[in-house]
Amino acid sequence: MSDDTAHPHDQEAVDLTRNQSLVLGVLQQTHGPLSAYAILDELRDHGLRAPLQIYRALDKLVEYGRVHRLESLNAFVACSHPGCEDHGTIAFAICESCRQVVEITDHRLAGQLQLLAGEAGLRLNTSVVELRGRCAQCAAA
Amino acid sequence: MSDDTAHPHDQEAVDLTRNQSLVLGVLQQTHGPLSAYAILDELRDHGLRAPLQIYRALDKLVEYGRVHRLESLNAFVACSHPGCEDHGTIAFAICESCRQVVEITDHRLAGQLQLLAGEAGLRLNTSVVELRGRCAQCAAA
DNA sequence: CAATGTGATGTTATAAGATTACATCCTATG
DNA sequence: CATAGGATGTAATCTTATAACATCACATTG
Repeated sequence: MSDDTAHPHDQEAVDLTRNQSLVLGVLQQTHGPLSAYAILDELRDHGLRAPLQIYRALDKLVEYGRVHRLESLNAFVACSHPGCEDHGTIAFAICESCRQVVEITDHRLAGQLQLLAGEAGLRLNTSVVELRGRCAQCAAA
Repeated sequence: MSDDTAHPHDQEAVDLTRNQSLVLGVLQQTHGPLSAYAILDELRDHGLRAPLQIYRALDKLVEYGRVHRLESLNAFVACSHPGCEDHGTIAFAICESCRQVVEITDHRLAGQLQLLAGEAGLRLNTSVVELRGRCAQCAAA
């Protein structure tokens, strides 16, 4: 096996296709989660018409680690780490009022989830951790 | 304020309506998560015809703590605690192969999520923690 | 009893999220 | 050139969830 068998997220960067760039661009400009259909609405001017065009781009972007999917919102958000180097995001803090999303990295949590999974008899594959509430600004208002 | 203003989940039990009982019954017999539409299919013989009848029952059952919603599956599962006394389920271990679901209670995790939320500037309301992987049986097979 | 309020129900239609199936196009590589 | 793989375009469909509106059952109270 040579280096070119490495997964994309192991590499410095990945060349995005036109559709992938468009979708990522919309998410980056938005500073918050968007549904696939909301992304589509933003991109009709650029010639995208079908949900599948968005979902295909999102699939790749998630695979590359440039976009995260928020399961509890059925929505997607751009990764907040500039070059998307290995960052180990493991949880999200979501403001239910203003929709701001903060990525959380925490090795202790990661370890604890592994431990809990083991205790529950589960060989952990992926974990979904989404914390929901009100951000400081919204709580103050 | 008198005692009768207490929330249902503070009480010993709640009288379920016909539809709520039917929906809970299906979930309890199934030993695994079901989508609202799968529940509906099971209950057509009993006269239920519309998704909304299921969703309304599910809303109440979730409110009463007798059913949990699994965000990453868009599905629902009966609470595994018999009388549904206060149990503090905070996470779920989900086998992606056989769909078995194990409820997890862990005070340390609860505290850590509170802590992380605080660090992220979030006043925590609810948390979604769903661990996905393969259960021991499925991993062995 | 009549009037009223509240919560549950029934029904139709539709919104929102996601995938299947199939045809086509581009492009690197032999 | 041939062609194989990945990316794209398009239509149709499937799954999940809610809106809108009418009605019913039952308890309270005037």
